[in-house]
Amino acid sequence: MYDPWVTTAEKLIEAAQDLLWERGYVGTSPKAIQRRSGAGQGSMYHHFDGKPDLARTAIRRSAEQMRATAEADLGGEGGALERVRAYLLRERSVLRGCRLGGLAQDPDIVADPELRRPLEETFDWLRGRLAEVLEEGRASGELAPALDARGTAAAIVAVVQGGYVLARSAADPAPFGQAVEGLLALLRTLSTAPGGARP
Amino acid sequence: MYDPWVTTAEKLIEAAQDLLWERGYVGTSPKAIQRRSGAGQGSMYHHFDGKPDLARTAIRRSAEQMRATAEADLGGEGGALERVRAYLLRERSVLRGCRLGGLAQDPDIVADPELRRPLEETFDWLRGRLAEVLEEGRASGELAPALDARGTAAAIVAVVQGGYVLARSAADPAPFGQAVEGLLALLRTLSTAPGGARP
DNA sequence: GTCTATAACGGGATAGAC
DNA sequence: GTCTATCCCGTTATAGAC
Repeated sequence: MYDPWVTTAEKLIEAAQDLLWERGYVGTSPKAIQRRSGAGQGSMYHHFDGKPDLARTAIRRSAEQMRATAEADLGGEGGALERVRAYLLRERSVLRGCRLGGLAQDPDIVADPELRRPLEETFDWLRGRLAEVLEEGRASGELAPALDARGTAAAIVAVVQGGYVLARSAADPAPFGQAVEGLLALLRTLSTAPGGARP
Repeated sequence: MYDPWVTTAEKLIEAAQDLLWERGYVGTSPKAIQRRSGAGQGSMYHHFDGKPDLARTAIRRSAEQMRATAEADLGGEGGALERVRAYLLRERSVLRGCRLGGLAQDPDIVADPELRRPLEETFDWLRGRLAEVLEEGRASGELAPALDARGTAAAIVAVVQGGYVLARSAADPAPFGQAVEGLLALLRTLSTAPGGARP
């Protein structure tokens, strides 16, 4: 378990990532980050300028990880609908919510461009990547010619983010699954394949 | 502007509603509520047991208002798709987010059943009400027979909640509109009417 | 009902020793 | 690089006067 290559700065970043996920930005104190990382007061202020600086680093890190996870599904094998399906049905810790999306609720995040930008960039990328996949499906004849790739992509990302909200409100992952199933049923109507014609 | 019928308790509740919307639960202090309402320290603790008690009252109030607003669109005139469309395209202060959905991110809200329950009940009601409307459309022949009313309803609510997340992340209402348009395009494929057959 | 005073505590950061 | 001490401020309340 002990890894000498995990530096103090690294431990601080990871602790900050976890706490930002669990408690948001306002709800995360420097003291709590120090406790969880095992680093002392002085260490934190040696490696980072303060709470916003450490948070910025942690959020950028989470954004990178989120892109990599999404790309693993969206860049995989299979048709467009199959990859979108893989993305939507991936195992998630639904009740924890989205590491990035949850921060969008925090006014201090939205107010500081340095903290907000990673969210904006990641969701822009995700919508763009989904639109690419859908567009590929349209070009190959798998999906209906009249498909609105960018709008559909935005709806897909929104269903995931909204699904988290519904699940946390209910303290139950079920509404997330129901929203995703409802979306998948709608997406099947875009398919030109025999079974997917209409509901 | 001065209304003698707006009691101190009422002013406290309204100030709490506003602040919970803007800053969330952790981000809202009793002192800030007192400042905004114009009530003193003593008044607040005379009318309410403390922050959780006042927040509970404020959240219940917001939940009532949210239901009434939704019902105004969903219980209106016209076909099923027309009413869903009215609900989705209603004017919203997108960048402020949802008064209730935003609170679902707060760990202290989710941890306290008294604070979380109004969220759960309201979203349950909303999904149920949308499912009813869609079911009516299916029964009347307006919508496709194979429609999954409950799943579709969950997806609709999720797109709205997720749309808020995307818009706040971008500090721009546009992604909300894009997600809604994408969803509406998908919903049109459910229509049995001439123009709505397929994308 | 409303006011002011007070208190215990945590947040966020700085200072300087080691 | 890391540690402890210290600081100022805001949070969340309680107490008691008016």
